[in-house]
Amino acid sequence: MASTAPHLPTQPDTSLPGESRKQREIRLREARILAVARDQILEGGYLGLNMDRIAAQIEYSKGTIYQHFRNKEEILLALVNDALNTRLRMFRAAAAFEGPDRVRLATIGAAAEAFVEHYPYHFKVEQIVRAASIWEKTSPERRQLMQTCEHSCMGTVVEIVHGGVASGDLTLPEGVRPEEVVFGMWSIYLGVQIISHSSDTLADIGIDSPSRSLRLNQNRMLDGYGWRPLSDDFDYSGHMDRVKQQIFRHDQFSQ
Amino acid sequence: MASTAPHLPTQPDTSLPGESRKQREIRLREARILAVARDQILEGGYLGLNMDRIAAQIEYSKGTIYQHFRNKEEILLALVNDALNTRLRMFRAAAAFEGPDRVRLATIGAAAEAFVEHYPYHFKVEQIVRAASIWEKTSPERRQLMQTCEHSCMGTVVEIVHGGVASGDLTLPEGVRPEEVVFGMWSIYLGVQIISHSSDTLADIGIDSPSRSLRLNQNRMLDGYGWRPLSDDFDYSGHMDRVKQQIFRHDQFSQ
DNA sequence: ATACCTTATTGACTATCCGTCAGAAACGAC
DNA sequence: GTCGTTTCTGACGGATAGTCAATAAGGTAT
Repeated sequence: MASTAPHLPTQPDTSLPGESRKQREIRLREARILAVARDQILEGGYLGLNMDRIAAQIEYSKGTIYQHFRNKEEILLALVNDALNTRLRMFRAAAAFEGPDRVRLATIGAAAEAFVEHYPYHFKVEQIVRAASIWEKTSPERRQLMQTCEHSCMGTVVEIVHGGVASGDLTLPEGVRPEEVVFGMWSIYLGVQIISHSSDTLADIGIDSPSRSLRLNQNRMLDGYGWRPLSDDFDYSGHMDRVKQQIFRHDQFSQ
Repeated sequence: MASTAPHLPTQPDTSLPGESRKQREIRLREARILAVARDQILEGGYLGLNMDRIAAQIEYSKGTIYQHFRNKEEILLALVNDALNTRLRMFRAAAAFEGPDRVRLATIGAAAEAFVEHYPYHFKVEQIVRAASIWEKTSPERRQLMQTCEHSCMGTVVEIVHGGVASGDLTLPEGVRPEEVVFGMWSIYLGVQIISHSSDTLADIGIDSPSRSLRLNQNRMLDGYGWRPLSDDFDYSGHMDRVKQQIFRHDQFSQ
């Protein structure tokens, strides 16, 4: 069963402090629901997610699932939130790196890459949530959670750009705000992920390695803003590889 | 009804040469189906698209719809193809512009912007098609059509980058292919469109004008590659505004 | 140990919606 | 007008989301 796959959004099987047996059972069951749901989505997208089949796989009745999640859409959003929380932790760890601000930003880039590798299903789910007017069917609490998380992610990165401006490494043109630079990085990242997760003819188009192109283009954009050290003067790619190996290799961020 | 909205993917009501009354009726009916479907998707996404309701709105029975489209998903793909064909025509018109290659590329950017304004619903539909494992349910012919169209779009732009390299305005680093530059432009464009079409809190994050940021960041990326004239030495934004007004203002591209 | 109350679980049931297809209606040739 | 052909129809079958009354399990007081 795929529930033994790595990088599951599950909680550890150990008990949490001040938690009854019952509560633990419920928590573990919820994790199993999410794991099973994730597999079904990977298999057949939104339409592949089937409540009856989830029930059969976790060996509980369908009614029990609805005690955890108001509806199908809430399961999707729970998966997204789980991933986004992890990403936020990874970004914060990356932001704690000490060095020139542009290098710190590259460290965030490494975190973003590691995140994709930790949660290879995430962009599929996020895209479904963004597209299928699933949004409106979910509870405001979960929506709020997701927005807060995205906000904080953005904030973490914006702070680094501010740092670059403060240190004099980066001089933004008149009227350009740090948020716009982050928006650019985010756009490229999201665009690349969506294209590579939904186009099986990338190689035909002439893109052999989307992640290589991602790094390249993000770096060129920052070069375009004149943020020093320029990518010709510093081996950002080597730095990112190193950071990924040293900081983001283990599963310590899977919660 | 919204079927009177501008920029419909409809064919003109006039007859085509060598077309019988019956054939014309069928063609017009198909256009009505697409127009009605588009409205339903805009209203409620993939789940808002309802075959019974389409039937009621076009005042034919459900069975008749299935004479035009094998299934629901084919309708989505038809909408996408319609839009992509138009985009290709717009891109080709833009590529015909004479001037420095980077200015020609900016003209393509103007076309891309005009396209978004002509087909404000397109990215919602494209996202659904990319996400919801709808792909597998559609006919190979239509899929092929879509891929060919994307291919040609890409090719049109790649040619301009090649031109830039040939003229000496752009010197690509060792091992970087023109396709990767286009991939970067495409990523930013797609990322921005998806974020702005599915996030209603952009202003909170600090992005007042996504399209302004799009232009800015694309230009900075090209600056990073050192493609002359740099965006500080040429008013690309002014050029794009002019082109949009002069070339892409009218509906001549709605077919 | 038992009776009684509370909470958790179940799965049959309803509602919705996609896609089909046998029959009805319209069309056209003669 | 008749008959063969094409087009159209909408009731039906099947799949699946979500509900809820009935049932089982768990906990507590006596």
